[in-house]
Amino acid sequence: MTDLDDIDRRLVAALAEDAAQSAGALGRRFGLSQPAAWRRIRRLEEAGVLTGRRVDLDLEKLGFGVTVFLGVKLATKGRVSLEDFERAVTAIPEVQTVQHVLGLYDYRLRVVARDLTDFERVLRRRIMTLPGVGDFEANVLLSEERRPGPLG
Amino acid sequence: MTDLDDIDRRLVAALAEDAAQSAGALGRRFGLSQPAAWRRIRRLEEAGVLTGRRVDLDLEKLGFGVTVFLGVKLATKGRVSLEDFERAVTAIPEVQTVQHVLGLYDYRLRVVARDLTDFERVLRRRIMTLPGVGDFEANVLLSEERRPGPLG
DNA sequence: CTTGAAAAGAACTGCCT
DNA sequence: AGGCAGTTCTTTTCAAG
Repeated sequence: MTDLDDIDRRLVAALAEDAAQSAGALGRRFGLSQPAAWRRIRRLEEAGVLTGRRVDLDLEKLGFGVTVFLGVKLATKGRVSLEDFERAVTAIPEVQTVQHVLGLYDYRLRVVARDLTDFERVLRRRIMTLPGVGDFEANVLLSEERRPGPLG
Repeated sequence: MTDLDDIDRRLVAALAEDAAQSAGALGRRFGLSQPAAWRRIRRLEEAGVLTGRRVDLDLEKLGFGVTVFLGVKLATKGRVSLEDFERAVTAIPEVQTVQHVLGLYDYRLRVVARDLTDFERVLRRRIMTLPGVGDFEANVLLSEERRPGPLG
């Protein structure tokens, strides 16, 4: 864990909420000049605390109306199985996120599709043919709310 | 779904990868002038396709070494139960994401904690005391990989 | 749609406390 | 570490084709 003071934490929380804020505006909010705020943000990037900037998308407006979470249990475990599975699953374009987890399932996948018909195609032709897949379980996303988290 | 051409889709994909790219640089990549690329990005924001800009954080470097996914099944369902649960769960600072889903569970939560001891505290004092919680299931995150998705 | 220009603002640098 | 002043770059708006 990196050594951060209170202002650093507040900068991180503010940028996690909205990364379009300028260093000058953030500086005014937290009692810093524009270069001081900018240098702190730069240090946070160099320290690897801030790892990149992304845009949030409305997937429905892009034609992807269905998001499904899949819990996947591998039939055969072991180093080779994990690597084979990960290599194959990351090649599926509809898979947005691959999470290696501990618990009832071995992997959690976030899968997007145009509609349920399209999702069935992905499931049958892509997911179920993955190497080493045993049991799996699906949850269809109805709505999602992101919260500031324990920083803000 | 909004009406987007091929260049719009490529701009969205590029910004989803790295939102720190300037309109001029994106324009050069896709054969547009700087103002043309800038206007397209602005239209995508106004159309609600791009909904905001966020920074990616290294939660470990911020002192949150544990991420757990919780599948929660409600004991009593109905409009009031859902609203009560959602109101209570969004008040827990450690809960980063609340997903209402269809399937074996009713909700999926992304929870962050400093360590497993801290997670146990959140689980026992915050999650298990939520109104209407029935069964639940936990997956501890080991590693996570995000992919460009079906746009890129 | 494009180019070119101009103004505003944000990012970045060097120097000083 | 912070602030000030100045420079460079991007963003933003405009005129015109």
